[in-house]
Amino acid sequence: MNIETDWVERFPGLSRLEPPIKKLLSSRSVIVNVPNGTTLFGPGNSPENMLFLLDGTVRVQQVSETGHEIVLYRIHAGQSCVLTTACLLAFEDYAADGIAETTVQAAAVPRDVFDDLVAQSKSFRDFVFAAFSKRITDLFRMIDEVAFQRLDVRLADKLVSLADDENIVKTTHQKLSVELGTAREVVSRQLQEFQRRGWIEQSRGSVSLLDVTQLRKLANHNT
Amino acid sequence: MNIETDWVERFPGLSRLEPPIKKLLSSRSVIVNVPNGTTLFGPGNSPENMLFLLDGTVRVQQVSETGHEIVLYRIHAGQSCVLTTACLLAFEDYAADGIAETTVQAAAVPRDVFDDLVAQSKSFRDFVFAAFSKRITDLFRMIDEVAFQRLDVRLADKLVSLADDENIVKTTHQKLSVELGTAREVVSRQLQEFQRRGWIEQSRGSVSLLDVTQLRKLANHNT
DNA sequence: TTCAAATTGGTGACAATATCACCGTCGCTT
DNA sequence: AAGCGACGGTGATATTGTCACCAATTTGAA
Repeated sequence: MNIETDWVERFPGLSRLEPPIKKLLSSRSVIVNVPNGTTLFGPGNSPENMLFLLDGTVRVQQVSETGHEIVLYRIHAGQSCVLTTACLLAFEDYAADGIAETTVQAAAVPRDVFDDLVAQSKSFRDFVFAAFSKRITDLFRMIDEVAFQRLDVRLADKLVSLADDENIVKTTHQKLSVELGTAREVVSRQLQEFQRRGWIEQSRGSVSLLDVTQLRKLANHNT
Repeated sequence: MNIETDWVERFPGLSRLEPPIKKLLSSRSVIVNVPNGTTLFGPGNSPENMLFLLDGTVRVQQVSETGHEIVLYRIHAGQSCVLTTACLLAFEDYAADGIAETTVQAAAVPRDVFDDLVAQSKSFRDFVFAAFSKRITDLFRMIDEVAFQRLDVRLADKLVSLADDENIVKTTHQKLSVELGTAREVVSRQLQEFQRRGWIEQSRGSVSLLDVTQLRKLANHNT
């Protein structure tokens, strides 16, 4: 078996679909591989297909008229671009950019096939609406955090969630500020405070977490 | 003809549906009337039906663990609770409250009927996904505004959009602060500044807009 | 009716965050 | 080796949020 024909089986949420539906999905989809940094969709550039991410992550972010940027969410392996798809089906311009953060492997399903699937399969509808629901709940949480959560809490949370196996976050202050929708200077100062407390150690382009417990404690203070 | 049977014809976006679909909608829906202030759905209280608003408005807002509140969006006559519906279909708890801001008349469609409609009608699918798309685009815009827009700009915008025919906004400082996700004191001080400039006049429980042009100019500064 | 309680709005002090205008260092390219 | 751009640091100031109060008005119950 190769990936072209069996990806549906291995995709969480799709493996329970009716056999003919699975067949339709795998026969009408195309596996694509895109390099790190590719813009998969963006304003004035609505995607032709619905993507099911097989490997890698896609970062979805927004640029406002003021030039400020903010990361909205990420699509990980095993998830699909449902929000993208909604806008795709509604012929609306998508307001956000989707950028491959790694090399990305995905199954691309054309819009008419997506529409057929929604029409024909109750399981597929459930999958689509569940994915919607999850994203929307996340967006609500995000609005709450941006509006009401203190920055130290949000930064601690980001650091923990972006850390790799060795508790190192390979990113710049600038990029962290985009994650949180704030200014670089604010991130720099807050990181200095964390460093003063001995929770982290900084070097150019990376932050290493020395005391994940304390960071997590701050982050979960009101989670 | 009464409202029970012809609401579908008068509902924007639904009147172009295939006749049998319209019939299904009107025969399987129930017209409900709820008084002002009713909570239509909320956390741990997911709605049984999808609502099509025939008259009135529903305010959707969120309460965070910190006790802060923020208004997410409104559903007006001629619109439907699609986001609610997504969560309804996905069996997830809805994270936000929906509160009738006026007496509300709506057509309630049970979830299994909704599912049938999505399966059977391409037009209905287009309607649903278009509504999704619109809401999501609005949520993205909201995140941008909460994160990056100055408060005076946002307040001016809110005042203009909440004003009635006589350019009066009947609300309290407290409620305005919930609209913007900020604190009452901040709204009070900003309103004082607008009053100092002669743009508004305040009285207990209402704000009257004296110079809508100036307010709009401030609000649209970067719209 | 009368009084207590809740709602509404005002204020000052202070903390947190954003903005602006810089600066030096580092790494890369030419 | 020089120059350039990315990265991070800093101080000054503006904006927004928080806290602790206060007085005036309205509501509602005894």
